[in-house]
Amino acid sequence: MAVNGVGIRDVAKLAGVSITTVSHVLNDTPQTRVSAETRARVREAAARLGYGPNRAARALRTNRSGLIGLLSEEIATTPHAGRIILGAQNAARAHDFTLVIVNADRESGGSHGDDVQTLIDRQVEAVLYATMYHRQVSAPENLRGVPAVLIDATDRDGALPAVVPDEVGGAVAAVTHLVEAGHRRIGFLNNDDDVPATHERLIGYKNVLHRHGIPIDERLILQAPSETLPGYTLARELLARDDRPTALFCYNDRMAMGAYRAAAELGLDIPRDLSIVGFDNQELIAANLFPGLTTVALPHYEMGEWAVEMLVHLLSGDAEQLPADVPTRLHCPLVTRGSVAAPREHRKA
Amino acid sequence: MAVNGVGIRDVAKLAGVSITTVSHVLNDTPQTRVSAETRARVREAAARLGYGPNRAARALRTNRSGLIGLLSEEIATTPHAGRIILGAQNAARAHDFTLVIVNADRESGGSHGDDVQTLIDRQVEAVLYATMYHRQVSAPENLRGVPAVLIDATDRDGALPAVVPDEVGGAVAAVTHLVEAGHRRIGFLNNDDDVPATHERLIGYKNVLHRHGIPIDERLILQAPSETLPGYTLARELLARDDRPTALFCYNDRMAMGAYRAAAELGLDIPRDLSIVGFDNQELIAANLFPGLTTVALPHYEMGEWAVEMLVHLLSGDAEQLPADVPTRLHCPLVTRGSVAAPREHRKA
DNA sequence: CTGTTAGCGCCTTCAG
DNA sequence: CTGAAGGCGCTAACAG
Repeated sequence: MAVNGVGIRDVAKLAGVSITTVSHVLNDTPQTRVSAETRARVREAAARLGYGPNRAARALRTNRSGLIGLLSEEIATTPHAGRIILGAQNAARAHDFTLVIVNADRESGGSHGDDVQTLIDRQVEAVLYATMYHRQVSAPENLRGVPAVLIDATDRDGALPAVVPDEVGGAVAAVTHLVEAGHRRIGFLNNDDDVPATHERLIGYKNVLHRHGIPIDERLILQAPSETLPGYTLARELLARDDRPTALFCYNDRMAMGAYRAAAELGLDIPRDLSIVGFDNQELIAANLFPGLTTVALPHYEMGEWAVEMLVHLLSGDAEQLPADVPTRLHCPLVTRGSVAAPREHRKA
Repeated sequence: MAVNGVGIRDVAKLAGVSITTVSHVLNDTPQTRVSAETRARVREAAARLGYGPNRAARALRTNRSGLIGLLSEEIATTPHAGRIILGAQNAARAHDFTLVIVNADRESGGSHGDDVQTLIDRQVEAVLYATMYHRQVSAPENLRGVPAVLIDATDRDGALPAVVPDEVGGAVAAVTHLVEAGHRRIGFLNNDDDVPATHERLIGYKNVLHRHGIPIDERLILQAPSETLPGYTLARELLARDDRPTALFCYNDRMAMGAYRAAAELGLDIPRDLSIVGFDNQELIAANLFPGLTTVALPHYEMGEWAVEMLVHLLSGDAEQLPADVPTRLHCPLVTRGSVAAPREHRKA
């Protein structure tokens, strides 16, 4: 019997039909026309008894566990992983799948074959593989064996479907916002890691300037590790110049936080004397700075959601094997707070 | 057959024994002494074939799904939920349980009976119910039906086992740290919500002063919503006084962040002119402030871990029904960064 | 010490 | 349009 002690035969008995019929109506098996009246009786009986199918029995019979595994690196570091889980879980629930979570083991040296195996041993029907930040990975061998999609990562061999943030688009949104506010000298505090975001945000930045006929001044583009302190150092340097920029686009919110400090030390008021836009929308930082930081949000929720939608699509078979070699890019929306204003004419050199 | 096509009978055949024997050795059933030699043969055969049992079949037979459900409020807001998941998942994996996650539905008006039901429908053996911050809840009715433990929450009716942070102990650690650094005038920027943390951290604060023979000055204890801005306002007020405190204990890291700003505006150097200790250890804030914020960490990982340990204990039956009415309190360790130093003698009124 | 046997609850051909 | 029967892979009595 099922979870609460009521089995399919109880429903059958109460409805006065056979087990088969109950199964048919409850799964609305196609090609089986049960009289509308019987249908209703069965449904009602099931509801009255609080019947739910025994998932184990069903899984055994159909060979489908109803489980989707999510392998996530470093769930605990930022709220980002949480938003992926949230999106994935909601989508899974909508399709009557259950999400099981496994933390990617830090020890296992990069490729998480063992963790994938754990999931496979648990008989998940498909797996989601989420990284902590947007990058390229070599997916473990055994991932090829199950339907899988990468979240916030692309496969080095291009063999797996993937969903990533539209970094270029996000940067375009940020810088366009600044340009439309009237800024023409816009500094860019970029990351110095060789990751997709570094390159693509730079492309977005340049695109916008280009499009608006603003010459690109390489001296306004600085790079450093994407932390608060380097952000501070870079901002100090840039803002100390006579022809300092009137606005700063920062690689992420942490660097922006450093820029806030630099501005404060230099007696520059944000946004009156200096506008700043960040990236990542880390609530804890962005919402708690003075003034609130206007920034670009990463679509973690949406990526999680998209990924399981894709997976159930694949599992239901009604999707042709989609082209895995081109990752899906999801929009990064601008989140407006209080750190952007029109530039003031300030002292020229 | 199991996941990869190999079933127990394949193992039996390869090892030259019956499936019963295989089952016995693989589950090392007590009271069944199989010759050490046969044992080895079976193990080796299983390993060679990469055999793993079909969980669905096992679940059906044993009526145990091997699933533990985690119902978590607002997974996405802070990294805190992530750490609970991390702890819970690791413990679950260690006991060969699988963790399934469900987001507590915001809509369902407080009591998450529907979400619990979702988990029950999924046939979890037990459920973890985690709240977003330490508080008292009325657990949904249907939680009584399964083994369950509360994380970061206590049951209003005291009917469920619970694990929460040792708020008093955390506050004691924080304030003791300050006292030992030489401070005697220590302000407390407290929350003004009626939640356990508010009251218990205050108790800890007073305990320490008491123990060290420092008179309690109620004018040094201020309350406001536990956000950055109120923290700033309160700190401004307190620090503007002639007999201002030499140290501040803040209800949380967000309030501490506000205090940093106040100190900066007043030209007070941290930690030279003012020491600050926070609470929560929100990495994003604490590690990115200048100087790094010394704060108290909440034991989220440990609570998640403790909770599933408790659950598997309960499930294995070898635990007497533990006293549910006294929540387990886990230690909140101090995390030292750079915001505390010995007080300087400053101008007296 | 090891093998035989009987289901767990459900879905699914196949008959009626 | 509805019912009867078989079996998914595994475990747990019970024999031998």
